[in-house]
Amino acid sequence: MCNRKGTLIRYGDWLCEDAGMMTSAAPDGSAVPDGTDGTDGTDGADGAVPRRRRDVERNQRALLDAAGAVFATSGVGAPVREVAAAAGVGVATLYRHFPTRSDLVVAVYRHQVDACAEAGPALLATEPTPFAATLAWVHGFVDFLGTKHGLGRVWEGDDAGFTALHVLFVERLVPVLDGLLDAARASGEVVAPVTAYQLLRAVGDLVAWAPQDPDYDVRRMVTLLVSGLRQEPPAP
Amino acid sequence: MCNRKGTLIRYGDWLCEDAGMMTSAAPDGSAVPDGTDGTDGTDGADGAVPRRRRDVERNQRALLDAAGAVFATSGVGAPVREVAAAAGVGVATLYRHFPTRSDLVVAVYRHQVDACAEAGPALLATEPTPFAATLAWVHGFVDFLGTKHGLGRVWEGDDAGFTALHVLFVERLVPVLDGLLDAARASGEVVAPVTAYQLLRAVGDLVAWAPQDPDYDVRRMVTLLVSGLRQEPPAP
DNA sequence: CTCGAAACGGAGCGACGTTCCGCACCGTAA
DNA sequence: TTACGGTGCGGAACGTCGCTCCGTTTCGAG
Repeated sequence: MCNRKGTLIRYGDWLCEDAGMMTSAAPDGSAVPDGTDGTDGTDGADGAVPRRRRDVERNQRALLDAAGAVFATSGVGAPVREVAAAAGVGVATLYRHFPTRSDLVVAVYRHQVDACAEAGPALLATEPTPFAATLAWVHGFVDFLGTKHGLGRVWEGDDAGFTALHVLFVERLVPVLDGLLDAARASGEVVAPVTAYQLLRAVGDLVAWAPQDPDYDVRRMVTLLVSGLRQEPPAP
Repeated sequence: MCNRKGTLIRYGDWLCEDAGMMTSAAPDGSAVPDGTDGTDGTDGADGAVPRRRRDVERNQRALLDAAGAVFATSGVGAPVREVAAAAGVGVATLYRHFPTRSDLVVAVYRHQVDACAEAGPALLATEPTPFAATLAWVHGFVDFLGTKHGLGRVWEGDDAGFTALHVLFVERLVPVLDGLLDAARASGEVVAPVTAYQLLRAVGDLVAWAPQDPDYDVRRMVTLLVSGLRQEPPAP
């Protein structure tokens, strides 16, 4: 928000609990592979790369755990200092692992986003119609976002929406929703000319800023939006 | 955003170009009438109140003009210092007239909101159907919000959505939209069980955070949302 | 054990919204 | 016209934010 460089930082798989190979973001924007341990099948051209330091891994894990806990209690908008303190490290360490606040959020929620993405094809198989599958998937997305109050600030980001969270959603979820929409369009249920990106963005805006007001039911508004897909848009 | 007291500040008619009577916000939340000139019909119990100082009025006007210009060029998220500098006054003067950033925004756009509100009944008379009137009115609202990029931060506010802008919208626009929706429901066009507040809030969220991305058309998404009003919501 | 590179911690930077306080100005009364 | 009292003013200052700089520590290979 302050004086960051304008480069689009590629987010990588910071947490390697599910994949050994990692890529870390260099400040100039080029993604370089981390020299992980030699157990995995990396091309051993230069096997002399030093082993990953143990404190690095420990701190990374501590940061992710702490961030998860802090975000769960204080909301996603919690200050980075708070996360760093909870992890028992300095802020510089946090920023060395996660170049941006948004990157930290992405790392914390990445596997949840993955689960959300993987639910798409499954729903297409189990739900009675493609439109029902689409609606169910969007509701799952809403439920996912709804538990993270204050996500809006991260979702919106600073300048043009080039947050890491935004990139993650576009890369991971837009294709899934696109498949659902295509199927629903093929079945004739969906007729409105709307792209998956537009719909996802709209749902995100709707949910990310929803108040915890009992008079306001986000799910209902999202349902309203998705229902609109079944109609030709009005004339103008 | 920083260390404001949690009191809900009542916004008053800061700019008296259309109404002489003014109320200013006291820090404890109680609205007290400003001692304006005795020309208007105030209860003259204490007519000895000193006349309003001329510099006060001049600065207020300068601030509003400057804020309008700055918001138009730098966006609504422009720093208060910038507005104060453009008006040629100190920040303290700005804060004396507008207790919060959000209050300044409200004061700048108040008459536009009024115009938006007044367009409601008119559209009901000119548009072919109440639903068409509703859609047209919502589109007008979108156009109004769309010109103010960066409004999201103000729209969202800090804690629970108790921004002055929020209060203004709820007090001024919700009744108007309610009338439109009632008419559209009476005509049978709108069947979805949605309140005016819910719809306005959803449209606001949709628009306030819309990117200037050419791939994303807010108007289309809002139309989608309003179109959903014509259908019974899907089962759950 | 030595040593150099990599990682660390926390002070520091710039920007933000908002408040404090000594001084200047305005309007009234003599 | 001048003196005066209080209201309004300006800008430095405060607390917080995301993020960076740099002297110091620590890891692990030789």
